[in-house]
Amino acid sequence: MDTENFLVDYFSQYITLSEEEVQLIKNEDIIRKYEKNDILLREGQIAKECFLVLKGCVKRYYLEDGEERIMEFYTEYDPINPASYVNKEPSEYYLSCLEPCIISTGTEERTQRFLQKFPRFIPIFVKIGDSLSAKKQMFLDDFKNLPPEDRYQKLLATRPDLVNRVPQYMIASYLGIQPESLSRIRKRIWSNRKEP
Amino acid sequence: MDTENFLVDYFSQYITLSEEEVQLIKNEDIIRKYEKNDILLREGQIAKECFLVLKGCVKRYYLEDGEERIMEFYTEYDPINPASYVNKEPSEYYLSCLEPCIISTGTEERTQRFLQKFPRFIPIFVKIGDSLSAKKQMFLDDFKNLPPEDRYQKLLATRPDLVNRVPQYMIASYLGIQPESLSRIRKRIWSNRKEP
DNA sequence: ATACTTTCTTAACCCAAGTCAATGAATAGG
DNA sequence: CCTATTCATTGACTTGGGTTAAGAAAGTAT
Repeated sequence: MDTENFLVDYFSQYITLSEEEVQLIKNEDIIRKYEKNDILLREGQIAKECFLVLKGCVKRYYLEDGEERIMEFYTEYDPINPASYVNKEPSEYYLSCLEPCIISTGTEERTQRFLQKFPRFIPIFVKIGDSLSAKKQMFLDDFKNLPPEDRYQKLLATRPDLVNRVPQYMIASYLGIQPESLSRIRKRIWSNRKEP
Repeated sequence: MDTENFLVDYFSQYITLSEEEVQLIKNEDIIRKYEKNDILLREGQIAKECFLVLKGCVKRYYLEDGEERIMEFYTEYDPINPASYVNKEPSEYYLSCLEPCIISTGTEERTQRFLQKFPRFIPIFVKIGDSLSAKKQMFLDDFKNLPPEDRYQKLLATRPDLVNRVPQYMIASYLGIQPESLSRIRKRIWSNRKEP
């Protein structure tokens, strides 16, 4: 199985790896496979691991009156850094697999050991963290300023894959609207495409 | 002038300070006064300082077609950690004073020097950062799940002071609605209070 | 005080999203 | 293969926010 190469590919996006580094990553890394609907983290649990999605799709959500409120979708090469993992506090969210997934899990000590050995990776880790927080901020900005239809259009433009692999009612929840509304929005967009 | 004591008060919330620490904070700290409408940070600038509001009110906003989109209000004892300060990248936002302000400004080297001398403050800094990020997340959750009226009700409940010191049209922008709508919401709330 | 600016409110109209209910389409399980 | 469930669409209706425009109220300056 060559699932180990996913992680090497991931880091290669940012940096050129030496042979030694490749070997260490292959040895150190723990890669697990999950079934659809497997739960990575439950509300109330304290996360002992962070994740990197190598293949598949994960949703982060919480329950309100038994309803799932979806906060985020993670797909290929998206890192997942649960607040619970960072703070050592009970998680406010669930993480569960929407598809069969291949996921690399990180622990604190392993990361620390890794960064100690290859300090040149530190700025990359920082950069990844920064860009995550910037993305969150942008999402909030859009949410405040764009009406539901524009939010959907933006999602279509920026993450077109999501719309094809995720059920619409989850997309609706993610966009903060009802499934019926999303259905009508799609219809509206479709008819405007034909005769402008 | 005893403005120096603001900062001592701030840390005392979290930890009991020794006399030496109090002295150091008083010596090290730079406290500045600002006029209403003074700008702490402009879009495009790289922030060289972070802030702690000791007195007054600061807004964070950006411009869209010349319109202010308000993202956050900072008041007494709110720390301001601009993304631009953390990442050394041009700021996406403005920071400006809504009132005459007394603000403590922090620089990287000063913070580092301070934490080196008093490492027991490190967990406090981390905790403050965590709680900031948690607050942001909660705000987004509410924004997605609550209609404008409920958002305003929640603001009334959690930050009642804001509504009294900040112009309504800014509150409206912060809540992602038009000033006219906020006006109607207030009217609606008012009349429901009278005859239930 | 007066004039001027800024801020807040009201009204009228439109339209998009929420809600409830029914029907179709797609999927999963046996 | 058929059935049962889940998911998506559509319709009728209500509601609440956006928009435009006007005017009232509050704050500033002269």
